[in-house]
Amino acid sequence: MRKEEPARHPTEVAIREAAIRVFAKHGFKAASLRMLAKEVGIQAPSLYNYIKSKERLLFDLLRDVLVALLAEIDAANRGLTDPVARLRNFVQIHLDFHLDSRLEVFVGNMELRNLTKPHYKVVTGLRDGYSGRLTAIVEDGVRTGVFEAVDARVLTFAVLAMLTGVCNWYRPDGRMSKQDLVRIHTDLAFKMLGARAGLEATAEAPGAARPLMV
Amino acid sequence: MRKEEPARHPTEVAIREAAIRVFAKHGFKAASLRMLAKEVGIQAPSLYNYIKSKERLLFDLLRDVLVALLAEIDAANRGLTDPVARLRNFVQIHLDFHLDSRLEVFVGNMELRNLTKPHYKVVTGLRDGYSGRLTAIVEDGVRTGVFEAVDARVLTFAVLAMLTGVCNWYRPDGRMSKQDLVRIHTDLAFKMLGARAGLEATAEAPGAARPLMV
Amino acid sequence: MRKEEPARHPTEVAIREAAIRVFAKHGFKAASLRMLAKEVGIQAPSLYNYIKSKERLLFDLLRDVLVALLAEIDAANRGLTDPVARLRNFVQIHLDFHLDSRLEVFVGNMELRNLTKPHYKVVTGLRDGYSGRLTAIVEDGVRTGVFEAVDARVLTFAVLAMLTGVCNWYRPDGRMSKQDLVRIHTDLAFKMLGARAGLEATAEAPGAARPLMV
Amino acid sequence: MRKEEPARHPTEVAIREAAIRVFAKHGFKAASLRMLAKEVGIQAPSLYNYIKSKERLLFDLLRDVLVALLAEIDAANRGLTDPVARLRNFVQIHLDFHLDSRLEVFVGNMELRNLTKPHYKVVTGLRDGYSGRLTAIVEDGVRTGVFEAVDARVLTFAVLAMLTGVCNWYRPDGRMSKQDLVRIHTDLAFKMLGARAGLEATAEAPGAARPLMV
DNA sequence: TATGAATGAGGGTTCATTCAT
DNA sequence: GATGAATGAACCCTCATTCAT
Repeated sequence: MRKEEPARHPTEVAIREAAIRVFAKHGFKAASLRMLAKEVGIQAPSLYNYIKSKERLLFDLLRDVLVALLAEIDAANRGLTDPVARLRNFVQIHLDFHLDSRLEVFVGNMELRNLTKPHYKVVTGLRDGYSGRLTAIVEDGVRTGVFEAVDARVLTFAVLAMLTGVCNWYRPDGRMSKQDLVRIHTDLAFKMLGARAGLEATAEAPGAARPLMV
Repeated sequence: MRKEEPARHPTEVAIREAAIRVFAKHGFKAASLRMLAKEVGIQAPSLYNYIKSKERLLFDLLRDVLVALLAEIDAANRGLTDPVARLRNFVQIHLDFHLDSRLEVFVGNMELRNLTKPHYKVVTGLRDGYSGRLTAIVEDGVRTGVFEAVDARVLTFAVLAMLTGVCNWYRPDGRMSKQDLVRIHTDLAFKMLGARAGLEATAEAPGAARPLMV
Repeated sequence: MRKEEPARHPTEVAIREAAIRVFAKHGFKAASLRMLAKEVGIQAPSLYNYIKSKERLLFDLLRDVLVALLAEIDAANRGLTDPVARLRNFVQIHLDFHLDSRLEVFVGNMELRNLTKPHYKVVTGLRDGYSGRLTAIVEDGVRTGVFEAVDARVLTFAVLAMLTGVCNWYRPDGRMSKQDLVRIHTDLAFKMLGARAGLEATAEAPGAARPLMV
Repeated sequence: MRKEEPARHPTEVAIREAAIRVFAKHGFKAASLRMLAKEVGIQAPSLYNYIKSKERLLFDLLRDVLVALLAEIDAANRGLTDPVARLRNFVQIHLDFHLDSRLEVFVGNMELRNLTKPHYKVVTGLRDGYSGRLTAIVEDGVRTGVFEAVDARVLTFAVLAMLTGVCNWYRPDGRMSKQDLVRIHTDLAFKMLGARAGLEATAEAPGAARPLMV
């Protein structure tokens, strides 16, 4: 849905979607392959025509979601240097992605523990790469003076935690639209960074208006 | 440890402490009572002299940690009306508590899913009560004009997510001391709320200086 | 390979050869059809174009190997009456066959248990027929006085066990050649039977010199 | 029954005895723990109060039987140097042990493949130690001239194969008694080794008459 | 209080086999 | 003839929990 993948068998797609739902609802350990299979409408052993193992399925899901997220961020900020514009894009994409893929993100945050060591390293490597994108934005902004002098790592974590936290309560049919939330949290991020510019233009910045996701 | 409890058998205390460690390390479902018992130095069936069930043990832990946290917040802010002072106390206590009890908080955030429905409601009720304390502070501040006009619920979640996120990376032997983090995040919280006062005095507020936990 | 068979599809031949290897290496129960198919270079369900079932494949292999062995013995001793010459042929053929077809023999000795009752009876019937050939030689030799008076059944088992045991340690690239082993064990067999003649001529008997297998 | 072991729980003894029967009848792979448990009269998971794993159970059985056999051989030949007496003891003990423990020996010969590598090495090490006892006897006999000049390794395998083969057909209620078989096969072994002495006294040698097993 | 023994439920996974394509 | 997909049966094993001692 979000990126061009090696054409997948419909059953595989169904399994992956069901896995996200089932893992999100019960947790990876508590979710049984029998439950997953029933959700898909097949028998449990048939899952093995599409997955190598339960853990490998989790790994594939977590890796793919991070790869897709990184690809979006990098596509949006390719060629950009202005920290303000890049931060605006980051917040927009982070929230859009996280709110559209709330279950995937939830599973990704909860189930890292259940990966094997090598898979764990891959996923945390991607995750660190992602947070590194934000850290670079913050550092550039501090260096060029558009942000206050702050600890870039601490601010990275603070902004990321704030943004990701929205997943925990956002409901698509709720009081706030996604665009409301993007606006509010872009403001908050700039405030946290003591941005000396860009705040006034938050409501509708042309750079953030173009379609960022396919 | 944190509040006056019905005098507990030493083994029960050991079980609860070990449970936090084991649940935090492996997750509630993946942690077996055998592992817990071994951590305590007894056989698994002996646990049942102190706990009613695995799920009930989890509930007790989760409820008690929230009760303790609420008690601290309420004790600190009892009689106070100034939103600025109350927010300062809230940030201080939240961070102190969360960083001192990182494992408890981690388990509390991860394992809600594994509670039975009634227990789940109790714990989320306490949790909502806790976030309600912050919402009230924000609302009071907005009403009295010391904070910008913001959406109190959204800001509550944003501040809480930011503060709680510190647990995910703070290490006691790391670069930043707890007091550093309290100062930084108090600043951030005030900035997020557009506080018109209080920012200058963040470094050392008398009300927040007394020991908050036993 | 060893006898004229109903012209077999090359894939069927490959399956039978692979089955011997796989069954010998892992045992019949532990060897899966997937493994067998991979060894052949096809997918598991394709095996069923050539075999009726896994058990039936085992039966065919076990029966065919015994039929071939019996055919060789009977061809070599057809028309012969002298127990000494017949014993010499028996030892030569038994060892040649067993050492050339070590895997087949190994499987035949190990996997009888995994045959269905009817198939089991067929194979053990052939096996008993084979040992019966040796018993007849011993009995004839005792009757005609060229062998000591011995219990023919016990000696049959003793000689067969000794001969077959060579399979367990013989290696084609080892210290002893097949012909060395034939000579040594022919000697041993004659000694066990208290043969009053024939011992001196063991080294090269014309009757045993012709090629016994195709 | 055969040696002093660390006092075992009756259920453990029952499991080990049943395992020998079930493994002998169906083969290790084909024998399920459910079958074993039913044979013992408990539920399958209860087996794990006494065994660590199915493979470990097999290992324990195979190791213990070899350790017991080695202990008997060494006890009988302790202090003896005469190759003739030692061979007589060896044949006697080997046959007594193998015929009394036919199922254990059968499992031991069939299921080596199903051990893990480390366990496999332990058991084959013990087995090689056992065959080494016979090789030493043969070598000593050849050196002192009481046996013909033979290849000690080949003769070791030949004698062992012959002796062990008796397990395949001996029935306690059959035509031949164990003592008959010991006499016959002692004769055969001496003949195979071209023994220049000792043959006449086979029937009842004092050295072999004393009780060899507990 | 502590535990050895037991168990029903269920875990992930492999298997031989079938069948439509 | 070949195979992708599917499946019922069964595998070994772990689990939380009970209970007599």
